[in-house]
Amino acid sequence: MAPRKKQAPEPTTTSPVSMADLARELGVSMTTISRALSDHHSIGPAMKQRVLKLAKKYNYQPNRLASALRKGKSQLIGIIVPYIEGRFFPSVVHGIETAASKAGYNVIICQSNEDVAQERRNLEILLSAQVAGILVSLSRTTLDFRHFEKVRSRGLPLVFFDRIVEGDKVNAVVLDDQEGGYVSTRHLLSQGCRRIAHLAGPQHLNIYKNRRQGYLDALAEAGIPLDEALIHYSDMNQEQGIAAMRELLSLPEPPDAVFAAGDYSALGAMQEARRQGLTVPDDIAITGFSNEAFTLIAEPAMTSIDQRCEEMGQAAVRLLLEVIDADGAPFTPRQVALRPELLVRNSSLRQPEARLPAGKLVSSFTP
Amino acid sequence: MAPRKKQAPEPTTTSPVSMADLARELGVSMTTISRALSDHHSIGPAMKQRVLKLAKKYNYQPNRLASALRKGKSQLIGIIVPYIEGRFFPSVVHGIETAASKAGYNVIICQSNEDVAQERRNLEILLSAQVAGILVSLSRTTLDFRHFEKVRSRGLPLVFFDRIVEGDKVNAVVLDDQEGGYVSTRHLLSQGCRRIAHLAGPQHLNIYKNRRQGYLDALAEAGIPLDEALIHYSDMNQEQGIAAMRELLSLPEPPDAVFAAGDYSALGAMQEARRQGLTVPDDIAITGFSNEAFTLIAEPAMTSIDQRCEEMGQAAVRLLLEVIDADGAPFTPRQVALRPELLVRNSSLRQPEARLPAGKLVSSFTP
DNA sequence: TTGTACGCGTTATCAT
DNA sequence: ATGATAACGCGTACAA
Repeated sequence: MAPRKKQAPEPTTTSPVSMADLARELGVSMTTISRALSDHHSIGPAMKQRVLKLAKKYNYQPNRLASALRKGKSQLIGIIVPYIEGRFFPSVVHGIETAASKAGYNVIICQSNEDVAQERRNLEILLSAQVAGILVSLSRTTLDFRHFEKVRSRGLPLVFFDRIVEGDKVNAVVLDDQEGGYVSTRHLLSQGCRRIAHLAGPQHLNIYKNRRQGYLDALAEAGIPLDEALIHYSDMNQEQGIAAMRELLSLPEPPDAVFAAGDYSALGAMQEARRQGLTVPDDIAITGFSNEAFTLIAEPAMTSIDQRCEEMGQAAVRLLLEVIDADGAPFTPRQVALRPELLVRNSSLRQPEARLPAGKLVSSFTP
Repeated sequence: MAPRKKQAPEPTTTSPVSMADLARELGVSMTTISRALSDHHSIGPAMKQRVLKLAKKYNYQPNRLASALRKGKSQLIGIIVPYIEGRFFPSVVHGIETAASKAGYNVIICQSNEDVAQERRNLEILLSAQVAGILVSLSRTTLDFRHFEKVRSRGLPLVFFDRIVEGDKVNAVVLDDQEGGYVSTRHLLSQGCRRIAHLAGPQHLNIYKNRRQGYLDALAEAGIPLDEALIHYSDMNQEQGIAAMRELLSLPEPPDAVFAAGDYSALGAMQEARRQGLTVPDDIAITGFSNEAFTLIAEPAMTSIDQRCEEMGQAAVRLLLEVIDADGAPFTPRQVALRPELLVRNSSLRQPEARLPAGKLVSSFTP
């Protein structure tokens, strides 16, 4: 038997009231109740009021499970992210949840922990939860994408964000990382830097590949030949930034600037440079990527790229809702690229007179 | 009609296979399928294998909606947090999701945006989604708690974390904030500070009330009379930290230390102190609360309290699962207090020889 | 405008 | 060990 107890109600707990209960009380059919509640057109205004009033009185809550089962679609959106840490993903999730709930959807969230296997499991779970659509940012270890075929074959709306499957066959929202790499590097060039190093991330991830490409574009445009020795590949954490800077500074011709594809590695690099007695930005200018909270606190404040985290979440939801609302009708996949914003701070400003006084506000965020 | 199409299958999309499909194919009843899949005892091992094999072949996914509807409980846990930003809540959510998925639950997340009305709406939504239990951290504007009575009356497991309803009638997991305030203040006293100011948050929130109480306890213990002029109340953001420090420094007898109940306000305070030419910690020692990422980057690195975010998420899930597994049996509410960890850094170390070199690692976190 | 009846996919109960 | 059947709560085609 189901756990609900009608004949033997317990004193402490109350069972939720169903449409059938309302129907019985009003002496009408469930259909009428259903219509009144869902604002159907063929329902008398008088009856509608009676139903709504009773529903309010009993604090009727529709059972979304039953509704979803009947309709074959829930009001849930599934998210798969590598993790919920740092600045980026929480902010995107924030944006997603805000936009989704505004549209009447709720959000069920899964972490892949950068593990394809878990990403696959999460996908299965979301499928079996009958979500209305799925938003995914790929795990670092996702190199083959067959598991997403199952989603496609179910006809389930799917939108990638940030870490995406490349190509025009999928819906995707990204920051224009190439543009980000490009403007960062252009900025360093404008400061008079000529030997610009690059701390690059794993190249199978679109974000790092594109940031590097933007860097290359800017160098090419400036007529500066590429020196592969100036590009250092790593997983982009702080330790690796330190190691990278150590290597770069031991080159016969050390760089006069570093464009790091991530703030943490930029921070490590900056710390190592200063530890070796160099002045940032005079001896070596540094820029990061992501606009982590600490970039404003760093000494000197670190130039970085804002990733429009919340906008990305909003845009992803908007796109997903479009696909959902198309309801199976042929939908041409779309790729959205958000414009990055270069935030110039002291770590890359060669002209002292242009620099800002230290101690600016981190943000207006109230924790 | 439901959107599933069996008689007119579309070429591009495949409908999920149900237990009925498997039953038909094997020429057995759905009951048998159900038993095989749910590892029931009365099922022949041979039959069980046949079913499992077929299920694998067709990649059968149970419809969790249907299962939940039948059983009256889903495998979903609802979370309500004020927002998903900063360091604390994302980390707790991270801990919650990790622990929950390990136990076979998924997590649906809602933000109240510090708004009671939205908190109430979220609660209704989670109820109507038939979640198995709810985890809540109260909004800042939640002063009356009647909406949680509905949850209790439904017999739905409920656990508060961090921002809780006080008392022994509820399940709750918190950091021992009072202890945090106490050890912070004791530490400042041990550094020789005697006029210790306190940047306090809204006192209707247990966390801020308790941090303040710990501060008072430590002062009383040290025989230092309370000076209300040294306690500054605000919403604890950076601007307010700046304003607070400005006020404090204009006192006839300015403080020689500040215990801030939040890192952001501590940061503002520190910046303002330095702007006015004071040296931290020599002229004024400062400690914060939360161990935000930037505390290690700040100049000087900021002493703070680690809030055990992930442990809190884990503990909340553990407690919630206990209540869920009690399955309606009388469960005596429990309150869990996590031990805070004081992280002593240069912003409060009066003896120069004890200080650490600058440029320590932020964390081993790889973004 | 309102009611009847069935089905969504799963599981619990009862019978065999 | 297996099967038949009803029920969870809601939505809709169809009849009235």
